[in-house]
Amino acid sequence: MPPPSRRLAPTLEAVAAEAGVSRSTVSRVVNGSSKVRADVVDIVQAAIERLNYVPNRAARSLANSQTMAIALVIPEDTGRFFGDPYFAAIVQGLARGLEPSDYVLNLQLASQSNPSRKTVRYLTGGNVDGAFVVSHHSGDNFLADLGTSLPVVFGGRPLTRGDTPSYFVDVDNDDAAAMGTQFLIDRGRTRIATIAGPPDMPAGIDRTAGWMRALERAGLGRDRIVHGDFSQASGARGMRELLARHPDLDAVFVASDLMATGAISVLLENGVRVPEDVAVVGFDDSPAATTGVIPLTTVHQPSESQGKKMAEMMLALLRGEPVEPECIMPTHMVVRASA
Amino acid sequence: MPPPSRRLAPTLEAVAAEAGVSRSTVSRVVNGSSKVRADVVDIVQAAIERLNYVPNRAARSLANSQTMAIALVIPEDTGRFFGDPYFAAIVQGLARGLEPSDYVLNLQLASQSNPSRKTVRYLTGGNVDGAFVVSHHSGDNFLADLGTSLPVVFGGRPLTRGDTPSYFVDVDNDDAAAMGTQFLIDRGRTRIATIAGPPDMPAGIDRTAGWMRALERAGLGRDRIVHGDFSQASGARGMRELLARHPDLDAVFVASDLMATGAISVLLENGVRVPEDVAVVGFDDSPAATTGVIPLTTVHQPSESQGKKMAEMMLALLRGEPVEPECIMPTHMVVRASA
DNA sequence: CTGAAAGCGCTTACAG
DNA sequence: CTGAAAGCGCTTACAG
Repeated sequence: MPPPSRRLAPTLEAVAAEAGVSRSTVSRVVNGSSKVRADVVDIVQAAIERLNYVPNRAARSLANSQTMAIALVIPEDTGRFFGDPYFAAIVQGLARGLEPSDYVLNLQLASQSNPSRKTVRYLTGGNVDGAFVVSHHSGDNFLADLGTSLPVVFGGRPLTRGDTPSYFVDVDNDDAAAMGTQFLIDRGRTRIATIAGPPDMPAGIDRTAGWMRALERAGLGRDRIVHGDFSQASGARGMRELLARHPDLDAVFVASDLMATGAISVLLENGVRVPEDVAVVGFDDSPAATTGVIPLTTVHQPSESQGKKMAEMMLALLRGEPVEPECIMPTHMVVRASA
Repeated sequence: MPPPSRRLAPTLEAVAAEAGVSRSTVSRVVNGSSKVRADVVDIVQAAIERLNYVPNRAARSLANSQTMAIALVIPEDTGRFFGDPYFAAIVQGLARGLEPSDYVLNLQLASQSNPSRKTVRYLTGGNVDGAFVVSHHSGDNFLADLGTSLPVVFGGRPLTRGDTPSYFVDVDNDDAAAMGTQFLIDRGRTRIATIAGPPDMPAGIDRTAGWMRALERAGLGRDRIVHGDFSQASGARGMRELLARHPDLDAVFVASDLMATGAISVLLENGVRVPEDVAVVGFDDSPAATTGVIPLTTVHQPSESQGKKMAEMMLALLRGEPVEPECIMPTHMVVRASA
C-alpha cells in the first residue's frame, strides 16, 4: 500500500492563496502570534477551516527543531508494568495532562539497567523533546544522566541522584506508610508485620522506613518483615512466609494493594479472619483495593493526578519556565473492610 | 530550557564531507541502496561511525512523507485496558515486533465510540503511517472506516466490518471456548455455567457461542449464563449471581482469567471447593492464571505472539507487500488445579 | 555507480 | 503589522 495520498492535504501555501495573504502570515496565525491584525486573523482562520488545513508535523519540526513528541520510557517487563494499576493510572494521567497540548507520547520499552543502543540513540538523538520515566526501579545508571541531554520527569523519586537536578512527582512514601501503620496501632494492634516492597526501589525503601518509624515511636517490635515485588503473587508468597515465621502477628501493613490482595487470599485460605484475627492495610487505593473479597483499607495516593502533574511539569519545562523540581502529593487513609 | 543543542548533531552534509562523497551517496548508503560501490559503502559507513551520525527524522519524513510512527489506539479507559494482562501482552508483542524496524509507537488514548476531533485529525492527518487498534470493543464506527485512510491492524476481530477489508489477528474464540467447555464435559461435569464476556464484544460473543455449542453437542443445559466485563470484580459479581440462580452448577467456564480469579474467590468464600464441588476453566492463560490461590486450568491464547504478529502484518503492509487480512492463531488447554 | 539540483512544508529573522 | 527569502536536513528523479 503506497503512502495514502497525502498529496491532497492542503499546505500553508494553499491557505495563503485562499486567504490572499502570505505564507508568513498564515504561519503566524497558526502559531497564535499576537502581531497579526484581528481581521486578518479571522480571514485566515476561515480559510483554514474551509480547506481543513492541518500543519505538517515533519516540516514544522524540521524548521524549528522541536519534535512535539515526548518519550514514555517504561521498563522492559511490560507484564509487571501494565499489570500494576498504579502505572495504568499514571499513564492515564500523563495522557490527560498532555491532551491540551500538541505533544504526543512515544512508547519506549527499555530494560532500564541496560537500555538498548537503539533506545539511547532514540532518546538522545533528538527524536523527542523530553522523556517521562515511570518506574520506581533503581540502577537507572543511564536514566539518571538522561537529564543532561533532555528534560526528564520521573514518576517516583529516582534512587540515584544524577548530577543534574531530577524533576519528579511522588508522594511522601515514608510518611504515608507511617500513617498506614499508625492506623493499625491506633486500633490496638501490637504485632504488626509488613510485606515490604523491593529494597532496591525508593517506594520500597521509604515505605519500609515509615512502617519502622511508626512502630519504633510506639515501642513495638519491628522484625516481622518480608519483601515482595509489588505483585499479587509476591504478596501471597510473603504472607505465607510471614505466617510461618511469625504466627503471632495480628496485623500487616502491605506496601501495595496488589500484594495486599494476594496476602488476604492466603490469610483466608488458612482460616485466618480479616480483619478480626489479622488486620490488613494496603497502599495505593488502586482499583485492586475494591475488587477482592474483602475491600481494602488502604493508603490512598493520587496516581492519576501524579501523572497529570508530571505532564504539567514537562510542559512547563518545555516552555522554558522555571519549575520546582520536586512535587510531593498528598495521601490519606481510606477505610474499608480489611482493617 | 531552550531546545538542547541539536546544533551539534552531524548532518548528512558533514558525513559527506568527512567521506569525500556527495550527500546523495551518503543518503544511499544510509538507506541501504544496492547501487553503491562496496568500497564506497565502507568509507561512508566509517565516516558515519566516526561522526556518530544519526539521520534527522523530521527531515526524512518531510522528504519522503513517511512518519515512521505508528499509532497505538487504546480505549479511553486505561484502567481497564492496562489492568488486563491480555492487553499488556499485546503491547509487549507490538513493541517487540517493531523493534527491528525504525518505527515508533505513538500512544493515542481515545474513547472509541466518540473519538475526539484531535484523535481523528491526528490519525488521518498524516501524523502516522499506520494504526494498531487494540480493544475488542465494538461500536467502533469511526475505527471501522479508519482503514480507508491508513493501514490499520486490529487486535481481535472487529465487530463491525467496514467497507475495506480489516486486517486483524485473533484466535478462534468460538472453537477455543468450545474446547474449554468440552474439557469440563470430558471430566463428567453436566451442569456447566458460564461467566461470559460483554455481549457487545466479539471475544464475548464468540466465546459464549463456543460454550453453547459444546453443551448443545453434549445435550446439556445451556441456560446457566451470566455476563461480566472481563474484569476480576465482574467475575466475582457474576459468580455470586450464578450461585444464587443456579445453586446446582458443578462447573463454570469463565471467559477470562481475570474473571475466573474473581469467581474463585467467591466460590471459596462460600465454602465451595474448587475443583471438587465446582470446576473452573478460565481463558487467556495470562499471569493472572498462576497468581491466585488456586492455579487456573485455562485456555491458552498466545497474546504476546498476537501482538508480534500484528506488528509484522503492519510492517508488511507498510512495505506494500500483499498480506493475508486475517490471522488466526492457535490455542490450547493448560491444565492446572482449578479443573 | 555517482553527483548537482530541486523539492518536501514549514518557521523566522530581516526589511519595510 | 506583513511579505520575500533563506534555511531546516533529508530524498530522489535526472543526467552523466
